[in-house]
Amino acid sequence: MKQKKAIVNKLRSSGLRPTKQRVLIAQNLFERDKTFHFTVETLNKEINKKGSEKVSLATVYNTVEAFTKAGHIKQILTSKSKSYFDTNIKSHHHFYDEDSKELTDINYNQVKLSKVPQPPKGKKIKNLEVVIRLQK
Amino acid sequence: MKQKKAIVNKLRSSGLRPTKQRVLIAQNLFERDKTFHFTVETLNKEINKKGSEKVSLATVYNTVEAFTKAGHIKQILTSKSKSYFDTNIKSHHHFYDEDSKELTDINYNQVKLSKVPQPPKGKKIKNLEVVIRLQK
DNA sequence: CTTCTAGTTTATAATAATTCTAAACTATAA
DNA sequence: TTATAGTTTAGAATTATTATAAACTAGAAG
Repeated sequence: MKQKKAIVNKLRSSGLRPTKQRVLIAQNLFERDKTFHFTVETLNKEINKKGSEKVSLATVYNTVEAFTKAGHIKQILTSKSKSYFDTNIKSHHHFYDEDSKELTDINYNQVKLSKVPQPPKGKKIKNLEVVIRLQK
Repeated sequence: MKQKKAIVNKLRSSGLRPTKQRVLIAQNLFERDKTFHFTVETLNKEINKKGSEKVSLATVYNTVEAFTKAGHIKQILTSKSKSYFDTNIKSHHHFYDEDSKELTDINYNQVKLSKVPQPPKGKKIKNLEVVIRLQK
């Protein structure tokens, strides 16, 4: 609550109107000690639990998309039909446990890329991600 | 057609009964000069086009799953809700073009990982993939 | 402060990919 | 030849996501 002004600025500075819903979601996502992973489903549950004012699922989708475009969160590559997002936007990579479907961050200094290809002409690299899939 | 015996063996050796449908799909996937990418949708279209005997969509799904488990094809990580597969099972990586939704192979020697983390206890690395997302 | 409007939210419907179901079929072991 | 476990099938069900269009609202302009 105390950092509401900071949240509002964060939204404004990326061209997003600080609506009641966006501020609520942003507080939930960013006023934490640690970054974390979520899906729209889990975020929606979290946002709409107990007491708090209700936010529609469509808005949660819209907001997640808006925050992703603004670079406040990033989308994680998995091969499954559910999208995962991460509040940690620093360059880092993931373990994806095939058995439990869980994602874990890999500390960026645990992976070293010593060679990366040139992007095709007219295109630039938006994001580079290493996903290590785990099995028992 | 000529390599039917090889296809049948390939299936048998991975514990898959060489049914009419599986052989047909395997021929389509593996009797090619070059490896390629596909989705269940594109494969289904290809398999069920003109003249040829029809294979149900459910079977295409089942077969793709079976071939993936057997390691004959591999599933590619993207963040979208459509799964991509690749008949190239050698270690290699991908460009994923956000605008066109196209996947392109990156030759394995274009990417070099000089450091890879230890998998958590009790787990082993099934697969490691670098996905480079492109934008205009 | 009021008014205006573009941007936003909402419930709901629509779409798309995938998985499930249970009955019919078939490869193959005996 | 027969029995049966594995496989195929059409269609229904499920799940995630996107679209729609009406109601609402932040904030600019007066």
